[in-house]
Amino acid sequence: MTRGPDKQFDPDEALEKVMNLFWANGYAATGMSEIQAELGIGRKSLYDTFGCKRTLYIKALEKYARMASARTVNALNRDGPALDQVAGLMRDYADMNAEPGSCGCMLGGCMAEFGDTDTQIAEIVRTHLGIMQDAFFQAFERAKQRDEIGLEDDSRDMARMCVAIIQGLSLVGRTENDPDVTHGIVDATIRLLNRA
Amino acid sequence: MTRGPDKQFDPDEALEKVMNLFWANGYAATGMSEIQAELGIGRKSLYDTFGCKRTLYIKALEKYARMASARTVNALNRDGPALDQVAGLMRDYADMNAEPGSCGCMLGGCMAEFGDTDTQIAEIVRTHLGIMQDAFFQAFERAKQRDEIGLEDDSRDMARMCVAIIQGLSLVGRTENDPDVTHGIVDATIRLLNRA
DNA sequence: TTCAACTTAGATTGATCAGTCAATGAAAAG
DNA sequence: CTTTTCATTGACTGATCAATCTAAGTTGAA
Repeated sequence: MTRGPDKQFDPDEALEKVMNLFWANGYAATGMSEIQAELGIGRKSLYDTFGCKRTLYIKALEKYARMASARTVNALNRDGPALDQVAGLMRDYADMNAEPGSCGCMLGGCMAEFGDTDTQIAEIVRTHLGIMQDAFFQAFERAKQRDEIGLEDDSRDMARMCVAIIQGLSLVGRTENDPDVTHGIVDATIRLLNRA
Repeated sequence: MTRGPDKQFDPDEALEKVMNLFWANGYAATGMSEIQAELGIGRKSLYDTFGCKRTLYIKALEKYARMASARTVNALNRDGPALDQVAGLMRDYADMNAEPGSCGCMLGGCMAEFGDTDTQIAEIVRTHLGIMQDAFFQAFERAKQRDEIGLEDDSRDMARMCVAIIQGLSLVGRTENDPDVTHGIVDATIRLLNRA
């Protein structure tokens, strides 16, 4: 049914490269020419495939957000000690964001750059932050059932706190490349959670 | 000794307006023309007074950072229950960042936009995050002396955690304008700290 | 072959960017 | 009054921005 030649590049591979550029440099500081050079394709192919800069950013953001929220859900929704899973996930974040050249969380960068000014973008961020928060919430509910923690703390608020801590350490780790900082943040958090 | 007419505008007032623009929109998304329009002065006056865009941003960032770190120090370095001071400061942050139109913490925005790519800017951020962290550290040390908390937790790591939580809630509050979110983050934190 | 559908590369457009350059105006020193 | 010094204005520069347009190439169906 389709006629004409196939694309000479893989749109999904290309989108991943675009994602990495926006992730590292943000929306405003990433130029379409830079993206074009990175992909090594023509200007028109770029626009025909992905639309304007904003829709391209949204596609890249959604790709990142799906990946990030899926990782959180997979790390937290398992059988076994729930609090250990929380600790493990947070230590992974501490490791990742301590590496020099790490560029934090793209959702965090997006919140910093757009806030709630773009309703569509804000909705994507809220959705995926919500998925992460729910994963933490269910982990804490499971921890209560397993008598890992007491019943007196609000699982929802603790989940909100964990999301904030992850965002905070991703942000701070971007400028402070000291592993002691990111791991210190997580160590303190885990110690307190183990006492809940 | 000086000759010629005085400036027709107050540079410090002007710098505060510039700070608010960079705070709200970030570095890349704020144009010199926008700044000029906000200040209502000529182009050359703008450049003669503040230099190029980057040095203007640095001056605005330093102004913000001095204000922010001073507030933290003033809120935490007092006599009386140390943990209550920590709680009070965090609740203030929760209030501020829940308001619609709030634009988070400029230091956070700066970290998100620059990371450690600009050494001078990164150094300013590290310095003032360090001042805040030290204020928390001393508050926790005081809390130990006053038997508000046990001695087994590391004050430095708890201080790092508090800075991360403030940055995280400022960031999340920028997109999620729900007071339940920012206050939930702080409530969970305070509950856990009171059990330390 | 023929042609329609599609992709490609690269020039180009108008807008906007940071930053500069005369030209003028105003106040203080001599 | 004259001169010096500084501040002011607004036009201007070259570069870069996102986005479009033109023209050529490629494939598969008819």
